[in-house]
Amino acid sequence: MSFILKLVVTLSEENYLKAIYHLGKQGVNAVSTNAIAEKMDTKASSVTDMIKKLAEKNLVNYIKYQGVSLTKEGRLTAASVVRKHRLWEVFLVEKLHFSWDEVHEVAEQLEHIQSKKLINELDVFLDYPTHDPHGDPIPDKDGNISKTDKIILSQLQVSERCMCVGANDSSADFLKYLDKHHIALGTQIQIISKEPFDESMTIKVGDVAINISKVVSNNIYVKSQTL
Amino acid sequence: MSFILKLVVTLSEENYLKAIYHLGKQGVNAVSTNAIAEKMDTKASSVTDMIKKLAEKNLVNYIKYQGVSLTKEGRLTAASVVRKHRLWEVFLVEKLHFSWDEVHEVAEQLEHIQSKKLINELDVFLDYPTHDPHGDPIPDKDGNISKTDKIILSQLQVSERCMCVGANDSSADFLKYLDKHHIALGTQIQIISKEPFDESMTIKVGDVAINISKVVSNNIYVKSQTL
DNA sequence: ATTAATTTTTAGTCATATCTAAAAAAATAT
DNA sequence: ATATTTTTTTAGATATGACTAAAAATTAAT
Repeated sequence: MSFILKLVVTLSEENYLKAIYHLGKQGVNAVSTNAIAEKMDTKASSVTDMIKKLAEKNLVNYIKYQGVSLTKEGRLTAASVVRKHRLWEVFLVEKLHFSWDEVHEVAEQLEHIQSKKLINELDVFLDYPTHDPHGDPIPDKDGNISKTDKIILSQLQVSERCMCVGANDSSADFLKYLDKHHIALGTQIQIISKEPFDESMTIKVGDVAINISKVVSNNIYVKSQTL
Repeated sequence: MSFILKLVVTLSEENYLKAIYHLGKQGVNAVSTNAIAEKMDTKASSVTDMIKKLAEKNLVNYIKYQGVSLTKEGRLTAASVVRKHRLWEVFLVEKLHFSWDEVHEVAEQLEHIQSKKLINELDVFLDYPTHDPHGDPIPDKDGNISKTDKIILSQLQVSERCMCVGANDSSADFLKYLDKHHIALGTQIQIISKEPFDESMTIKVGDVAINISKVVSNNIYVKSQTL
């Protein structure tokens, strides 16, 4: 007889796992206490406390003073939260008339609702979306994400064409900026010129040419349309 | 200049307000500490603690040893939670293939999501439903419950009499079912007994007693005949 | 009208998740 | 290599929301 206890993960723990998940993807293996504290807008001492609890539950690997990484189970839990977050974002935009800069706050709450059936049926209802309204991939039930060949707009050369597939910065300010200039998922963009001095670039969106700063071009994900 | 602070109500507080709201409707004005404790499956001492906090926030009227009642603001907050709960139940049943007995647990979580826009848009999306899948009325934005005298058959108690005034489900199958059992507009119905296990009920139609399922009693509108 | 039973409140604990301040370890600089 | 700075951890405190056990108030019973 085997006892499989459904591990109870609190809302707070889910948020920590999610933060570690996002930080861990940025290349590094072990995530530092300070990085987590900054991401979660809390204090390093609070992070240490929580990490110990997560380690106790076998959700993270933790060695004192050497940062943390997710265990297989921790990664799965985090991916599940991210999956829920992004599916809800799709729901809010496609069904409830939210704009892409309004969804984050609400999705932060909805991502913690516990119900396998709920999220599976939501997935069905939305017709199995692969990306959220910001272009970020939605992990599947097993936590796997489809590897897209998205690149950063600033990396393109003059005269190249591309299609917007996402935004790196998902702050309301940035998304509103994109809205204002009619840049959304699927928008066609062509590089007109690049200014070496400040690394700004002029791009054509529809029939309109606009100049965008390096900060902006660094935060727009595109798919190259090699014609 | 006036400072209007959006009162922060915690998840726990919302659940207490909801319990008091439901208990308060059952006739009595002041709700007892013990009644709340039983409803919430907690201890009376915990209830006293929480009631003090709610009184501090002007959400309940509280006199020691004399029970509590909701203030206007408390009632509005509670009604808002109930509204959210029931709208989500409609969503789960109508859009996500939940059955009526599966919705409660999930709606208990969803009712605490904070976003005015979310619930307003959900209301639009569901086409302004007036009742949840169990036949309970959905409070409007101001906390008012539609005072129609048509109620759903499943809400009646044993021995009550009523008259059929409509059908909620107007599918051919359902209407044929009603025909077969001689239920039509104006038909007199009396509740003989209710079965807690599957929530079916036995009713008397004319001189014939028949057993009808919850699905059926949920879809028959009646006008109570308080004799 | 007292006594007995019940209900409600108070007092003191506990667990969670946070914080500040101080100590310990690691990384960096001279 | 030692001193300085930064990072991380520990220790102790706080707020929330729950609990147990005992005291106080109310209600019911004789």
